[in-house]
Amino acid sequence: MSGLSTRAISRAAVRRELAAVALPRFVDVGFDAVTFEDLAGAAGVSRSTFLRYFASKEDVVLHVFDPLGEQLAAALAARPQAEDDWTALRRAVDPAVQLIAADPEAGLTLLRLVWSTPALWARLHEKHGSWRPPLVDLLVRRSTASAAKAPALLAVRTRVMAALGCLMVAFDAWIESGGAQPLEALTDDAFAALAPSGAQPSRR
Amino acid sequence: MSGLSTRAISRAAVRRELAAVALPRFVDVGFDAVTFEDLAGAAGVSRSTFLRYFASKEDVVLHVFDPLGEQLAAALAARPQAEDDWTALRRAVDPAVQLIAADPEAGLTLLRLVWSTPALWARLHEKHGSWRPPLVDLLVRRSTASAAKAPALLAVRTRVMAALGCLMVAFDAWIESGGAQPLEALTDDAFAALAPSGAQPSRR
DNA sequence: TCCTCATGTGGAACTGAGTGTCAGGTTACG
DNA sequence: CGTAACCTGACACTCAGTTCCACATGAGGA
Repeated sequence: MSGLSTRAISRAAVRRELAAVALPRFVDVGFDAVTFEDLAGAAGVSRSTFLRYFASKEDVVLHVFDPLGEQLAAALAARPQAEDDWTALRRAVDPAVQLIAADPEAGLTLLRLVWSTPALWARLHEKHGSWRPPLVDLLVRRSTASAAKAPALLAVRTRVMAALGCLMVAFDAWIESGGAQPLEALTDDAFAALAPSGAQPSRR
Repeated sequence: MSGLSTRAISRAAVRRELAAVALPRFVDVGFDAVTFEDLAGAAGVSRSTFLRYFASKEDVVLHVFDPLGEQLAAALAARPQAEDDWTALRRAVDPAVQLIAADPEAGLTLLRLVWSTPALWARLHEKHGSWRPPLVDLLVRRSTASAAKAPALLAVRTRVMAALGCLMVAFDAWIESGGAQPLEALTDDAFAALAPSGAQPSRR
């Protein structure tokens, strides 16, 4: 049958439902002021059950970013070997841009919440930390495959770090513009500000 | 009379002492496994008192980074206006490098602890978030003062973000080398990997 | 159809972080 | 020397997160 058991499907659906109930509360009352008891009551389940679906209060908000680690790596792996690192990284970050830009209304609410809550902002950066090593590995493998000069590991790490930094700056500017500026363009601009000279950013 | 009251001096001294007692415990037992009760007992004060000196457990470790926000801004402000942004940022980051490199033994222990504890790592990045805006302001003011073309705000933000990213990557590599490589050189290398002018980031 | 076993649920008890308050002691300073 | 500011330890409290248990439920096999 399918790789996903009916249990797993049900679990994912409940998760989504609980998060959907919780988000407006966080936005209205403030993340820190909301307790698990509130959330459980609003969702019609017990505190125990709510806690069984999310490892922490931050997770209720940030679980939507979880698949991004693998998605960024997959997007990077899909880029042609000939492409320069910086352009490849720009494209690797597309799933993250898409995740938000696909539903700008919801995305703006979510990012505003995360950006205005230190605990959430910090946890998001914790996730970044786990996204980086796979991206570095992919770039290193790429460059050692193509016989030419192998760039220093430190340089690759720096570029990966910078790429995620560009993404954050773009989010930052997008929130500030109230979603008026297209997120893709802001991301392009951020990457362009650090582009190695002469490299022409290629459109998708 | 003096800008610092004797109370303030005493308070700072006690803070240092309590942190000095706490750090080895964190390293030996693990940050999460240590409780405020442990720490208070080891330091010979009550839990109440210990908690009055630190806002959170993370703060016991990270309070050493607190002055850095102003120090980075001051270092940047001290750079000549003619200097390009990227070089100025490299120099602005020197106080952070010095803070660690001044006592490599202690610095290595501290960074290892922070890097191996997600909660600490996340909180450190939370601090970065507050360091960035002043640096951006300074760079913007500088470039509007010199009559030439004013770079886009987004570009400035991106470069500031990238500069702090470089610092983190350098710390990362320094920890990995066990403190063998000089931290200043690693920082130089990280900045070089993103240097704007045609210099290809790949070194050999 | 009925059994049973794995899983979901609610409830209770527990640890530990962090906050607030209070009484009593100590220190700075006029 | 007196007093006002501050420091301290003790206690009570809220809430996040963990663990354990008893019970309900639903899916699949006999």
